Formats: sequence, structure tokens, C-alpha cells
Amino acid sequence: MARPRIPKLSLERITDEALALIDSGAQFGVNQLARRLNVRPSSLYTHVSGRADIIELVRQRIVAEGDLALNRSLPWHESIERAFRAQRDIYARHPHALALLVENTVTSPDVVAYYAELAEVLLEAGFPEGEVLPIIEILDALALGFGLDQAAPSDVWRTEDATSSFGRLLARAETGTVRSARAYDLGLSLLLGALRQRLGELDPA
Amino acid sequence: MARPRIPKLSLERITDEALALIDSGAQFGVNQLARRLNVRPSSLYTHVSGRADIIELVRQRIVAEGDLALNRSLPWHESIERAFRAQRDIYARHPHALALLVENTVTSPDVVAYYAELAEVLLEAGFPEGEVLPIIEILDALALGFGLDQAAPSDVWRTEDATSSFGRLLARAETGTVRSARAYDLGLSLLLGALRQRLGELDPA
DNA sequence: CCGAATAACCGAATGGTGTTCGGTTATAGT
DNA sequence: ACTATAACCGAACACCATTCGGTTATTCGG
Repeated sequence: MARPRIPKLSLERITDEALALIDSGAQFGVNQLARRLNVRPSSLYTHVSGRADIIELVRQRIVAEGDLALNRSLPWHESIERAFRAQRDIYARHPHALALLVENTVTSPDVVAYYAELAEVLLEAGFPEGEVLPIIEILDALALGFGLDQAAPSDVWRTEDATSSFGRLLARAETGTVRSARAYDLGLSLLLGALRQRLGELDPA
Repeated sequence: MARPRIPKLSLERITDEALALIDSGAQFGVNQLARRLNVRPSSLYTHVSGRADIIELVRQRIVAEGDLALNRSLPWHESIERAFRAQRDIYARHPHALALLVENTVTSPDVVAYYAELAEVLLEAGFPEGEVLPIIEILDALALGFGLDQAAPSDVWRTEDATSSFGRLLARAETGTVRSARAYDLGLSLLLGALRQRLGELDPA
């Protein structure tokens, strides 16, 4: 049992199964991944430099799946709204992925390019240079926060006290993904509304 | 070397050193913590049920440090703004803590009580019941997102391309904590502004 | 005041993790 | 055809969190 006639592993197989493992909700690990691939853990290191590398592959795969491209023919706020809804959908599709992704720092050029385009859109819209980066960070924080929320959705706040007004609110609230998505949409439209207004005041058309 | 005359460990000593270890930026671990306390790892289990328990102790300590109490005599938006600035300060004081805290689900009653009060303030302000929880989630997502950002602040986006407009923006941007705090403040005021306006339309005073 | 129970620590062991290194063998390049 | 490389495995390493049985000091009940 040394080198097999046809290779058992490839970057694609590894990425496939890694994502499947993550989506299964099980704890992600190199050894677990190897078991799923019917391979000893050490074999993975011929294709990949380690755990972090695998996670980076998964990141690329995930962002490639989602349609993050900005539609430049739309008004800036609609274009951005669509992009950030797409980002929301990505996290919703792979709820357990984000916790892994935040472990590592982003290096992928695609992702950087995406943020660069975002910056351009905001600049063209008329926002002052000093505000573009903060705005991107705000939108990103919102997406990140909600993404993490979806990993452990149901019992972020738990209380048995059904008599308090907060308890009643919790009891009647929708749970999980739906609630999260609704809240995200509200936040996104509030934020974009405020930004539009701010832009109107800065630069009266 | 069995039971010492004076105990070497206590919940407080453990919490102190655990927080110090986390703040040092080193990877948090039971064994590392034991080394810092001049104790074998197994000794910790007389006082604590495990790693998760220690993290929960740290959470309590951290939220106790920060002044999250809502000032009910202030207008709702100021009260909330102060509270969420306090939350930002907590994360800024312990940048590496949040990544640990999100591992576990919150069970601490103090924290639940805090969110309950937040809900009350928003209800009293006049927001419809169905919107209170989403609003809290939005503000929370913002805080969470920025908190995580501060753990790895400098090179979240890294690009060598200094010619692109995005590269130029990055180059002249402030770095780290200051930039993050500024962006957070902008996001918070944008959001609260939008909420005030929304309230004015809903319920004209 | 004495004996039993308990509490605080340690040593050693268990089963897990990610990773490295030295083989073995099939394929690809010259 | 010969060599180099590539893909896999086995074994080992250093860590991790946790458990358990032992040793000793303190505390509590009678």
C-alpha cells in the first residue's frame, strides 16, 4: 500500500469533503477529514500544508459559490444591498463555516478584489475618502455578526422567566435562520437608508 | 507534595491568570493556565469543571468590569448609545477574549438581564414589539463584528497593490484599535439616527 | 480530643489533536 | 531503462483536555 494507481486525493476532493464535514455540524479536524477520505491523516500533507490551508481552500470555494459580483449599472445602494444579501446567503448556506473562517486571516486575492470594488462604488457614489473604509467595516461587521449568530441560533438568549416582557418577546419570536435573516435585512436597510440620507446632505444633487 | 498548608488555587486566582493569559495574546489552554499558576493541570479540576467553565468565569469577570448598566433617566437613544459604547470598550480592553467567548453559549443571568433591560428601554421608546428583538440583534451584531475585528486588526485586508484606489485608501487609513473604534462609532450613530427617524414616523410626538 | 470525612494537590494514563519524517511503490521525465 | 518525483502509509512527537487513584492537610462530628 504505497502509491496508488489512481490518486485518491486532489485539492478538489479535499475541499469537497472538508466542506461536507463542516456543513455536517461535526467538529472540523484534519483527522476526521482524513477518515472521510479513506486516507491516513499524513497523506493530506502531500497536497496541503496543514489545517489552515484546508480552511483557506474552503473559504475560496464558499465565496466562489456565492454571487458577490457588484452590479455597477444599478444605483450604488441597490448594488451594495444585493451584494450584502448575497453575503448573508453564503453564511446561511454554510452556518458552521464562519466560525472556522474567522480563525485565519484572509489572504485570498478574490476577496480583496471584492472589497476594492466595494470601495470604488462608494467613492463614485460620492462618499468622502475617509468614510469609505469605515462604512465597509460597518457593513462587514453586521454580516459577520449575523453570520456567527446563525451558527448557534436558537438559544443565544435563554431564559425561563416567561413573565418578564423580555421573556414574552423571546417566546413569541421566530427562531433561527428566518429571524436572523429578517433582522439582518432590517439592519441593512436602516444602515443604507441612513447612508443615503447622509450622502444627500453632503452632496445635494 | 499533597495538600498544601495554604491553598494555591481559588476561583479568583484562576480567573485572574486566565484573563492575563488571554490578554497576553497567547493561545488559551488549560495546560498553559496551569503552568502559569505553578500547578499541574489536573489540580484545576478541583475548582472548575473544565475549560468551558473557566471561559465562563472569564466572561463574568469581563462583563463585571465594564459598566453596562443602562441609564434610564436619559433619552432612549443616548442610553443605548452609552451602553453599546461600553460594550465596545470591553472588547477593546480584551481584544483576544471575544474569540473564546463565542465558543460557548451564554448562560450567565446577568447578561440575560442586561438584554432584558435593553428590550424594555426600546419598548418604552415606542418601538413595536416585533421590532425590538431584531433591533437588539442588529446592535449586537455590530458590536460582535467589530469586537472580532479588533483581535486581528492590522492586516484584515492586505494588498501590495498601492496603485489601486483601494490600496491608497488602505495605505492612508489609521490602523488597529483607533480605526475600529471610529468606524464603530459611525455605525452606531448611523443606526441610532435611522432608528430615531423611524420612530418619529411611526409615532409622531 | 480523636477519628472520619472531605478537600487540595499530584502522577500517571487515556484518547484526542495537528504535524513530521522515513519508508515503499507507482508514475512521469529524459 | 533509469532516475526523479509524487502519492500514500506507519510510526512517532508534542501538544491538548480530562479522569482516576493516591497522598496529605484540614475540618467537622461526637
